[in-house]
This record gives sequence, structure tokens and C-alpha cells, in this order.
Amino acid sequence: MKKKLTIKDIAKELNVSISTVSKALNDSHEIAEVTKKRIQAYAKEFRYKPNFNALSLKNKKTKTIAVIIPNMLKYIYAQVFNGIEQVANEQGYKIITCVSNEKTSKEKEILDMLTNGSIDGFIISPCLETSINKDYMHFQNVIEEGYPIVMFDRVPKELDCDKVMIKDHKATYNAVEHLKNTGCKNIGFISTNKKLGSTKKRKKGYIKGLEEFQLNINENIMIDLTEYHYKEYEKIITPIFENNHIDSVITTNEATAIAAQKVAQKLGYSIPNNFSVIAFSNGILARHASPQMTTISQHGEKMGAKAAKLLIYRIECEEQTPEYETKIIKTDLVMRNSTKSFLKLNYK
Amino acid sequence: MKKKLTIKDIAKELNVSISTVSKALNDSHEIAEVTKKRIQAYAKEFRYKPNFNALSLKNKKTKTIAVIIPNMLKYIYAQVFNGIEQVANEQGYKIITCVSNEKTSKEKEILDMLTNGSIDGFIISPCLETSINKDYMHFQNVIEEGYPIVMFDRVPKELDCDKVMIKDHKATYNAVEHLKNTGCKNIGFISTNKKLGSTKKRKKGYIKGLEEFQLNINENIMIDLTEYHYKEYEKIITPIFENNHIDSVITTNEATAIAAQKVAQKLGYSIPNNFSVIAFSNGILARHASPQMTTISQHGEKMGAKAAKLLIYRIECEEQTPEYETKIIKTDLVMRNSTKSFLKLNYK
DNA sequence: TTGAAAGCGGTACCAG
DNA sequence: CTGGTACCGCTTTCAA
Repeated sequence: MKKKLTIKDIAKELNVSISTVSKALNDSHEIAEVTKKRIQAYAKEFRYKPNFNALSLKNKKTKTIAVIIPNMLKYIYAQVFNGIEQVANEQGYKIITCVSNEKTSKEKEILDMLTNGSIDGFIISPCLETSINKDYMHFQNVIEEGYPIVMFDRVPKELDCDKVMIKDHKATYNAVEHLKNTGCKNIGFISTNKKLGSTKKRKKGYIKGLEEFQLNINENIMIDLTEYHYKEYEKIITPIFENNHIDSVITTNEATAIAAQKVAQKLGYSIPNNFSVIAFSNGILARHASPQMTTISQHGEKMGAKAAKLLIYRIECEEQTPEYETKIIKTDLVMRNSTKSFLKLNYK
Repeated sequence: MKKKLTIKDIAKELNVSISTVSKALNDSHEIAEVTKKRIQAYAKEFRYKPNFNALSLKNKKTKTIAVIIPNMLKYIYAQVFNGIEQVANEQGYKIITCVSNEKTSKEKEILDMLTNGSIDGFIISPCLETSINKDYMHFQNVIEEGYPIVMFDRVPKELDCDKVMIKDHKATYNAVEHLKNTGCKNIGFISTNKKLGSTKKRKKGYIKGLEEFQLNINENIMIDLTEYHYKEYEKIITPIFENNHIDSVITTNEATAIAAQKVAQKLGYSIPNNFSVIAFSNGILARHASPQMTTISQHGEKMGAKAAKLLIYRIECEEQTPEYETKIIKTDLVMRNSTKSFLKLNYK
């Protein structure tokens, strides 16, 4: 690496002191205009840049935030990352991105590695293992060390920190409502991680919807695919669809929805005429499926942006420590062609 | 932020000097076993961690690498990121991830922001704008400042640095060969960025294949969709398919392949019986399409891993500056159900 | 208006 | 075997 220009070099070159250079570059009023101009011009000409580590050491601030996500290959996390990146960028923050790969041990390593002054705060979605075991001590420790954390997506209610989440409950409830409004009567539910808090909430919202709209409640058509690989989904689903006069499903992710759609089609249903599908999703799969799929969008980018704003606010508020906030990102039902359209006029 | 434990604190607490503590913690042989044990025990108990910025300032090494990609929402880049992340993690490196959003100006800002001692080197895939205009000065400048760069994916041959790339030419050539082997005679080609170097190479490989296998060469069935949004793909493709007895296509990305597949099906073709599709892809779209799609896999994770290894090697080689390397990642034809199967036995 | 010096948290050389 | 000190690059207080 070529030696970089430092304040010292400039001072020597221009026959002034180090502190004069420093002040001139920070546009201090203590320095005479001429001197300032001379120094600034020199700095500009030779592309002086203050050293990042020296500044961070001095300020105890790095203008860097850490993002810990379970898996970058999941579209929702890539979206959240994007949202964070945009806000961080606007505010002059860098992002250190780490992937926990759904392992608690990796999560701990990452926290350990970064709580040494590398970063000013964390944005985290806890991994599956952590969420299921409710094993949050490592987060708690970091919070106690004084690092700000914003949790998103899978948010532990046990932790005291800023949070960004969606209303899972409401999302499935609304989906049930839409299906009922478009004439569905026997709505199935497919999940892939029954132990996850969000899955439980989604199922609750679904059941509440069934109850409230007086629809059929049938345990047999609530399917959990936790233990299966996506290649087996169709095999598992097929007999259940065959034996239960299902006319629609809500699924907690895209891949299962695609499988459900294929199974329904193979069984001779026509989507959306006599079979409807709604999936939690943010992805490309839904947009490119045939027919294109009606989805519950979680607005990953918004979540990310909101999380970043919360974190940066907290970092920059210094010692004032405002109350912890929990922001709710609204989900939307994105109407495509796997459900019938419902025009309110019909009901007037 | 709570005050963190420093070497100074430990020294004071244990009534030894700062240098003794430093040496003890680095397990220096200069220090008596007893003293070492005492100091190390204390450090462990109170979770001492050396300050990142102090170390980086001293060593002029940050154990951090910057990754600049055009867009995290593209699966291939998320894969590359994953590959980088894994290797970096093993080697104790952190990653600062930046997104250029396909804008040269953003790329410049990022380079400017990070060339201040924040990081030890770059892994970059230049954005579209940069690639098309061959506007590489900003990279050149950074290289001249002494920062190691590894370029991947869209690699400028004008730049002198380490590179990781695929053989675009060979990839399409092989695809043509496979199609010919499975009986296709009239192979179309669909691209989305005709100005991009890789697209040109892919087209060349395709044409070379056609020539060598004595297949029909027809400009009308080489389609470029640069100017269209994906929603319009089907509209553009349909008349071309209708008027040209096409029996197969090779496409440079997934979304166009899906569109082609849908159009072919609407026109009454049966895939793969009388219509075949091969797409450049790494994504989920191909795996979940109906039928599942035969693809040219670019092995994003391998590219990332290789790039990270190259970069870290160069960073740690210090002043020895080994010759720049260009690594080729082999593409694979992943056989699925959008092409007929070709068993060599048939030809014996 | 300018400069000397201390300090941020470490490492490493050299003296004792 | 232990400690003093300079230094990494910058900011900031205080003295001149």
C-alpha cells in the first residue's frame, strides 16, 4: 500500500504546525483565511483524506453499522438489506454485513467479533435456532455493554430494544377475509416452521379469521412442512388436497405456495376459478408463477429502511437514550391472479 | 456506550505496566508465566477485547474487505456475496458491503468513501453504466493508490488486477451443442443487455456453435430486450416465435427464459417435446418453473469464494506482489426438464 | 492566529 | 522479566 498523505506531511510541506493544519481542514475560525485557503488548496490538490481509524479511535464512533441476517439468499433479507443500505448511505454510514446461517453459534461469534469498537450498533434478525430456543443471552449481553440494537422480522419480545416488525396475525386474518369475500369456504393453511413465533401468530390470525367469518375449521388442512425438503412438498400436499375438498390455501412462504399451486393444477383445479392461493412472499417466484400469485407482501425494503433510521437516530442521540420504540410495518395484500377479484360494488 | 476495559485499566488494576499487559496478552515469552497467567485470567474474567481502531491504526491493516456489487436483489450477486462471506469469515475478515445500483457515480462515491484506511482491499463487479462506457478511471486510480482489487463477473480487460470470470463464450457454445444433440435445429437467442461484454461473448459463442454444428443462422431469432420491462417480454417475443419455426431458445437470464417458456406454451408447444429452453441462471425461478428449467449455472458462490481467496492472498502477501491472476470459473449445464435428455449411449 | 502537548488504545523497541 | 517511551493519525485544550 502506498503511503498516504497525512496531516503531518502537509504541516511539514507548508511549514505550519500539525494543529494548524487540522484546524484549517476543519474550517476553524481560529485560523487566518489565507492560511486556511493555502492548506485547503494543498489538501485538495493532493487528495488528502483523514484516516478512518485515527478518527474512529479519537471519536469512539465509526459511522459503521453491523447487519446480521440469517441468510442473504432469501429474497426478504436481500430486500431488508437494500432498505438498510439506502438509508445508511444517505446518512454517511457504512454497513458490515454478516450472515448467521441460521446458527446461534455463528451469531455469537459475530457479536463477539464486532463488539470491539468496529461498529456503532446492530440491526439483527435472529436466526431460527435462536428464535426457537429463545436463547437471547448473547443479545442481552451486547445491549448491556451499551451497543444499540434494532431487531427486525423475528423479534424477541423478551428483549428490551428498538424493534421493527409486521403484524403477522392481521396479515393472515386479512387474507382469510379476502378469500371469503371471493367465495372460498374451505381454506387450508401451509407453514414451514411451526415453532417460529411468526408462524404461530400467522396461524392464529388464520384461525381467528375462520371463526369470525364462520368458515370451516379443520385441523387436517393445516399442514406443516418443517421436516421436508421442498422437493417433497408436492408429495405431502397431494393426498391432503385430494381428501379434503379444499378450495384455497394460505401459505407462509413462496415455495410452498408454488407447490400448492402445482398440486391443485394437477388435481384438475383451475386457479383462480375454483381454487385460490395466497402466499407470504416478497419474491420473484410469485411474480413469475403461472398464474401470477396473490401475495402478502412484507415490504422488506421498508422494514430495512425503518430499522436503519431507528438505529442511526439512537446512535446519534448519544446519552439521551430515548424510549425504545416498536415500529409496525403494514403488510399488503398484493392482488394478482391466483385469487378471484373482489369488487366492493358487488356488495352494494 | 459503556466505557470499555483497556490495557491501561488492567495495568493499573494489577499494578504492572502497560507494556507488560500488552505482552502478556500476546503471550510473549518475555513475560514470566505467573504474571502472564494473572493478567490473562483478569482479561478473560472481565472480557477484555483489544480495540479494533487502535489495532488498525497501528497495523495499517483492518482485516476488512469491501464488496461492491450492482444490486443485491439479483440472485447471482447474493450468491457471490455468500461465497465471499464464507471465505472471509474463515480467514477472520469482515465485509463492508456496498451497492452501486448500476450507477457509475455511486461507484465513485463508494470508492472515495472507503479509500481512507477503512478497508484492506476491494472485490468489485462494475456496474452496467461503467461497463458499457468502459469508464474505468476510478478503478485505475484506486489501484494506483495501492489498494488491491479483485474484479468479478463483468471484468474489464483494460484493468490490471486479479480477476474472476466465467467463459461466456464456451457456455453458450455448449448450450448449442446440447440442443443440437437433443434434436433442435432452429435455436433462438434472447439477451437483455446487448452492449455488455458478456452478452457479446455469449452471442459469439452461440453463433460459433450454430456454425460449427451447421445449424440455421437467422438474425431474426436473435432478440435483444434491453429496452423493455419484463412485463412486456411476452408481447415482444410472441410474434417472433410465431413467424420463425423456432424449436428452442437460449436466453441470457432467467426472467426472459420464463417469458419464452410461457410464450411457447401459449403457442401450443410442449416443452421439452417440441420446444427447448436453456437459460443463464442461478436462481430459484428456474428451479420452480414448470417445467423446471435447464440452466447454465455460473456458480456464484464459487466465484465469490475464489475472489475472496485471491484478495486475501494478495493482502497478506504484503510487498511481494505476485503476478495478477485471472481465474476462470467453469459454467455447468444443469439438466432439468426444459430440454430433452441426451444419452450418449444413443450414439454408440 | 498559531503551536505544543496530551490523549484515543494499542504495539514494540530499548533500557534496566 | 519488566517498564518507559515513541508512534500510528487525528483532535482539542491551553499557552504563547
